[in-house]
Amino acid sequence: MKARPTLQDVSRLARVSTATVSRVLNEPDRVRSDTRAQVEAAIAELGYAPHFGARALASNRTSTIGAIIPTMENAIFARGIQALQEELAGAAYTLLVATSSYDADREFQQIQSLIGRGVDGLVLIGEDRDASVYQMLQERAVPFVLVWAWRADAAYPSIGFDNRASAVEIADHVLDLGHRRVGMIAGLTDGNDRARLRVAGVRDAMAARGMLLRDDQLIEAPYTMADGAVAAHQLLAMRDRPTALICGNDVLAVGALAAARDLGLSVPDQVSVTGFDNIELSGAVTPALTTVHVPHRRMGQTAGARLLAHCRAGEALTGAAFKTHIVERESVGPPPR
Amino acid sequence: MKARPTLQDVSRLARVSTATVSRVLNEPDRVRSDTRAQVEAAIAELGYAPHFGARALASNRTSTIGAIIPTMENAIFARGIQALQEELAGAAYTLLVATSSYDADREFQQIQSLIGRGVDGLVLIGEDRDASVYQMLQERAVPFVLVWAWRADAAYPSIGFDNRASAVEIADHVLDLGHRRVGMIAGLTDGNDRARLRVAGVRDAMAARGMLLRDDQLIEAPYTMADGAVAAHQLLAMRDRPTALICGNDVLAVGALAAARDLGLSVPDQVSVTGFDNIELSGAVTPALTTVHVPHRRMGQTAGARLLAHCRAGEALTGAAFKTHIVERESVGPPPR
DNA sequence: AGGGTAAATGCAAGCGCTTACAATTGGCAT
DNA sequence: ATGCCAATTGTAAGCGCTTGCATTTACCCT
Repeated sequence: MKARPTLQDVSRLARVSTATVSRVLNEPDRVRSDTRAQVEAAIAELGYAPHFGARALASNRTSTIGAIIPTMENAIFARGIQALQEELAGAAYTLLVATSSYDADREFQQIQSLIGRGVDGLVLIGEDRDASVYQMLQERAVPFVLVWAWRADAAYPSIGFDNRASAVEIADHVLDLGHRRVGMIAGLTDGNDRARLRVAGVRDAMAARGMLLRDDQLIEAPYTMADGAVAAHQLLAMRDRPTALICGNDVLAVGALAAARDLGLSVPDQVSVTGFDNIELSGAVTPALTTVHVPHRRMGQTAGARLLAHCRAGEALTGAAFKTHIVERESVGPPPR
Repeated sequence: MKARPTLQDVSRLARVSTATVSRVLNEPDRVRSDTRAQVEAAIAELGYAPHFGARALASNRTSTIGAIIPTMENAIFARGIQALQEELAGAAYTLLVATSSYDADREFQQIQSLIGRGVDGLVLIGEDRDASVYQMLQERAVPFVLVWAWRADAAYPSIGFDNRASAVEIADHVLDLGHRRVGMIAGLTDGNDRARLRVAGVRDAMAARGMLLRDDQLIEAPYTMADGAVAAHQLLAMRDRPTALICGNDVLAVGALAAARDLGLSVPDQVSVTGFDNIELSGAVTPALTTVHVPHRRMGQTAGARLLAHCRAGEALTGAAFKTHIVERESVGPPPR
């Protein structure tokens, strides 16, 4: 077990000062090419790799961006994270991904942990979080952007789309077809603005037609197919069975599809089902899911680009609004009869 | 912009030495409870969080385990990673996840980067990698385990299952039903032992029956549904059309399902399709996929447990073999006629 | 050759934390 | 009270790297 070589070992081998070695690593053109070659040879011979912690400590920067997503269990955030990572990699920045399991406390811990790790910036999902969190972020002067959220009057740089407006759109789509009895399976809205605003959007669309989403027509469910199926069962067992199920996300919608199949109900003939997010899964199920496409990759990429511009060029962090659009597939049709 | 509070700030506020603060953070019972309370109050008041790099530098450990997976784009590794993370969290260890995009060089970079970050251990997927990588790992004395792989004569601690044997099993399942014309859609086998061994297993099963997998009956495809669909189209267009498509993983299998639907072929009546991995998706598609269930969570959990035992108790790293089993769903039936 | 300037390199002071070791304190038996 | 031991707490030396400043070197002009 050889000890890990240090900058000093390298400097000794190359017969230069540690400062020079450090320069070779960080600003190569500030050292003469023959010294540089010498140093590089020593580095190679020793298999030297800088100690990240020491560097972070000394320089107070890490070339690292942190992102905290609710979960990795399903593909919701995967594409966006991938795009973010690609964007950062292009600038030799590293992405640290942590998960909160949709838990506010856990998210806070992870934020702390990432700050402790010295991230130069943070990407957070959505905007619902305790004011104290934002306060801490600002006191610590940690640059951050919010993704998957956007409002005209957002208090923080948000890169995303208008969840509420998009929900109105998909609800309109359903309502325009003539559906009058609808049920909604929403994600857990507590501390989750995406879920909350999507419900609000559906309510808006219904209200615009003088309709109302009754309490028993709305079920909140955790983020799994099984929970979506349970909720759908419950909704579809009602005396005035809904002719359309509007789901807060694709995973729940796929669960709803399964429930309909269990009950022998044909989709979309007897009941229509809509999703939200357009994850890969949605196109693979039968019937393929009509859903709202959200700009996964563009959000990730833009978040990365903005953060980089801020960290390297000092540009102010600003938000960005993207559009969503409905992807019409096979799970929606006019109401029966 | 307040500067980040340091241990010293806390010690000052609490009127104790920095050593004491450090102790309440690391070995709470070594400090008297009233001093501890005092320090904790100061920590809370300042919103202090330790500087990770400084700690790593001073203590030479990070309580961090790194994992490098090929991709986050699909759910293949998600469950295992989640389980790993949970296991580690229980011991106050942090998981750093990096992705290699199925690229050996990129994986090597990521290993370097994680080592530079001072991870106490590493979790790697599969065993196919350059000897120099293993050599480096050993020179640096970085503890690591391999998951998703297992062989009786494995050179390194492997926690997984026998891909080849499992492939034999699923192939037998298909062959036992009477299929004689089979096609295989494999993942890219280059540098990917899982994909390679699964092909080998299918060949074994066929050989045991005096059959042979012809070159034109085997197509390798990248890890996407679309690629699976393309490959399936090609296979199903052959004059002696296969009656069964054995796929190297579920994503490809779902693509194959879509291709069959495109071609108006009923699954499993006209063509059977099998998957491998049993990701959540497999149960949601229609027809539901018959596939090989692999112990995602147990692998992740065990990998974490072994690494922890090694880091904390010095236990030697050993491998573990798990069993897979076939999940019979709806995509496999006897050959037509 | 001498002088001046810019480029290249070295010096050394930390960055925030852990930890061996030293100093102090408290409790208890004598 | 006195003495002793164990429990607490403090002191201070780094951990490996970056970086402002000082020093040396190289090069060009006169």
